[in-house]
Amino acid sequence: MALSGPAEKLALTLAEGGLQRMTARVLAALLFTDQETMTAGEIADTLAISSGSVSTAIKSLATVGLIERVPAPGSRREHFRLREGAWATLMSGQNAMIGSLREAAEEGITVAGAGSLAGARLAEMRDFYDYLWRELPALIDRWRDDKGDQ
Amino acid sequence: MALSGPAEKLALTLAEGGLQRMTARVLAALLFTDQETMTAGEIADTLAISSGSVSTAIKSLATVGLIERVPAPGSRREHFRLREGAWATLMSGQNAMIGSLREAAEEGITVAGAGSLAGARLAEMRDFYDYLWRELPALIDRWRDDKGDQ
DNA sequence: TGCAGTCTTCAGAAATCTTTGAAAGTTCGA
DNA sequence: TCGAACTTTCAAAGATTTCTGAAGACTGCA
Repeated sequence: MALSGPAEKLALTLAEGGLQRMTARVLAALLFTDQETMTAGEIADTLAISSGSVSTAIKSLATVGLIERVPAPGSRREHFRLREGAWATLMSGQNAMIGSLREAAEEGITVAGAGSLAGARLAEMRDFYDYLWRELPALIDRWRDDKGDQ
Repeated sequence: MALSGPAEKLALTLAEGGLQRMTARVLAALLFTDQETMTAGEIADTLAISSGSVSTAIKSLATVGLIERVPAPGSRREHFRLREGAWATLMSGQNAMIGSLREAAEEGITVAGAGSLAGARLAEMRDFYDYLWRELPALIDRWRDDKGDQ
């Protein structure tokens, strides 16, 4: 009932990537289960963590669109599953940070002056993140399209 | 002598992106200075942090290739500066994580079995990160090339 | 309306991560 | 080889983050 070694390892890697540890473990549980969906109680049992932690993790995963609640007729408990396209969603979240860095560089140029040494460094930074900001979403869209073609 | 508001803000954003806080501040100091290079002592003064913290931050920034030591004739102190292409380097670091996730998914498929529900989910994950693993470096190379053309 | 089952919230405990400061180490010039 | 000027290391203090557990809220049913 506990998570397998590879599942825990995957959770750890996701945690390095920025997710909270318990959030990452909940995601791993939903990824590795052989059921269609899991209830909060099942997740808590599998991971041996408190229901409070599960609740918090589910809330944050649902907010960013990685998992979804599944209507469960005949049960009062809520069922959850990994969402279609979750990984692309996770990557899009990274894109927000790229936008922040681009903006931070832009503000820096204003303060430092475009002609200064600092301004030149910041301009290089801004240009790079500007490029990613434009190209990364396009890259992800292309994956979605290719997948649709199959 | 302290960092400007935008500089601290940029440091904070970098910290969210995974850098330690002091490491991010050191990077911001080197980005915003109007000198060609800074010494460890200057960085410590600017940020009002201990020399130990500066040493640790410099070590980690140099290890991942974001900054470089600059030979300083006539001085025993070491000088540092942001490296050319630092931002592309930082992004390439992210790529390592994509590789880890791809590999974690692959291992998961082996354990769960390719035909299982879990195996199908893991295959979707693996395919996505495999795609990024191939395309992201190409995207970054394209930026390097375009920049060279100017 | 009352109840049983489930979920959420949140204060405090526990664990983890950061930073410091001082001692030890290194390097260069004489 | 010695000493001065820096740099690095690392144990411990301090700060921050994370998790739990229990109280309270919600939901659907009778």
